[in-house]
Amino acid sequence: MTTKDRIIEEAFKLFLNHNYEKVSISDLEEAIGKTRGAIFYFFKNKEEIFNAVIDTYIIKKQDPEEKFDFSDDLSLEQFIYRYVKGINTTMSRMLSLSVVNIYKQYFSLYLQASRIYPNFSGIMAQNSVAEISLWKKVITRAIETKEIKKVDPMHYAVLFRSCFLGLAFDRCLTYGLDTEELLTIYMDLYNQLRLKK
Amino acid sequence: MTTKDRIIEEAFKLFLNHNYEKVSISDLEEAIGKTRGAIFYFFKNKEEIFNAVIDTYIIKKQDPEEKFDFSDDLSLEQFIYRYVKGINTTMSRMLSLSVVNIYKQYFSLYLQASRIYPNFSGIMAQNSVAEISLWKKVITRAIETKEIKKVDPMHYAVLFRSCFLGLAFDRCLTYGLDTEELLTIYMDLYNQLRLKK
DNA sequence: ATTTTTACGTACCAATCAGTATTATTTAGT
DNA sequence: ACTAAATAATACTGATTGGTACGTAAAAAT
Repeated sequence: MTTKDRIIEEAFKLFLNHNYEKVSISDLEEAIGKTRGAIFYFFKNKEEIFNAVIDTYIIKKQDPEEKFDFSDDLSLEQFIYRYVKGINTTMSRMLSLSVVNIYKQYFSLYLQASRIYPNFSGIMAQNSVAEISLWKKVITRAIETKEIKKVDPMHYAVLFRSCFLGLAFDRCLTYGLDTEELLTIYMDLYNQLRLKK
Repeated sequence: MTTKDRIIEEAFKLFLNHNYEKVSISDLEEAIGKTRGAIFYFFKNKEEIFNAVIDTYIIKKQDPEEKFDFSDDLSLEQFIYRYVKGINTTMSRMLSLSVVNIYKQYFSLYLQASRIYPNFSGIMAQNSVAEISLWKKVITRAIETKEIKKVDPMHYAVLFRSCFLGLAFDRCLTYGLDTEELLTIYMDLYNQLRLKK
């Protein structure tokens, strides 16, 4: 791992745990085990470091496996399981970076980014639309295949996504997200929509 | 309005728009039109100012009208309308303080508080439980009166609340919350649960 | 072998920070 | 009118901030 990558990774951990202003170059020096000479050789200022963190850990981490894992012929039920599983995977990956209470820190980072990273809102809007479209597609198919009742796919797409986001935010301020709870709620909702054969 | 209250109000606006560390005492001096002499006469340090803001604008603003407005004999449908109306009221009240993109700033403030205010998580947990209980109560009653199908009240309570929170968070990073959209989604869900007579 | 580039370390700077000590002014009580 | 308390302004401090200038050692290029 190059020095530049180390800087980004350590800066990421620092920015997850503290506000942008709170993280000092001195903190970062200590974290990477090198001095400012190294830091300002690779980045022209603090803001550039922050933006590199957002690029690496938020912007570029949008589609990869997750959306490719969801093939076209998934039932809504299968999709729900995979979706929750995907959340679990993300959580484990973060835990390996010794990040605790992931969602709280991630929400925090998002809000920091919305103040610093250029056009972050626009990028997040795309991300949001993309994920909702995915849900919509799956729901639409589930209606066509008579897996579930005829409902407004768009509204339920937003509902499914918002439920996850909201629960994550609520729990992040308290005890941390429990994906078992999320799955249970999804299944309750799903059973309500399901067509009995 | 006393000087102390002005300090809290102006600090509130500043903390809504900037991180804790970013807001300097000098900023606050300018905002209230007085000097540090006044500020440190009423508060012993910056942290105490912040905590006073959280006390005033988050902790104490939990039950007041909102929960008293929701009398015991509300149908779920009525409750949903009042709930969304309550959100609108809160939003208007904030707009009068010339606060834009309310939710984004409020979420940000919550996360700041979770790092600074003592036992903020515990207090938020109570808040969360209280609101979910309210939904649960209304849903339970709606089942008893045969307004809606028999579903798990707890799960749907969490669902209704999370949906709002999640939509607010998603939209706050993009274009701001649209309560019309929230209402539409709630109504879609409600109609799915409703018992046809 | 010499030069150039890459990759850092060191020492420093002006600006800004939260907070304090002291003084001045206004208000209230008598 | 006099006093005391409440309220605020002023001037300052030591610590910390992001950033720069410059030096240096190793690696790469010639």
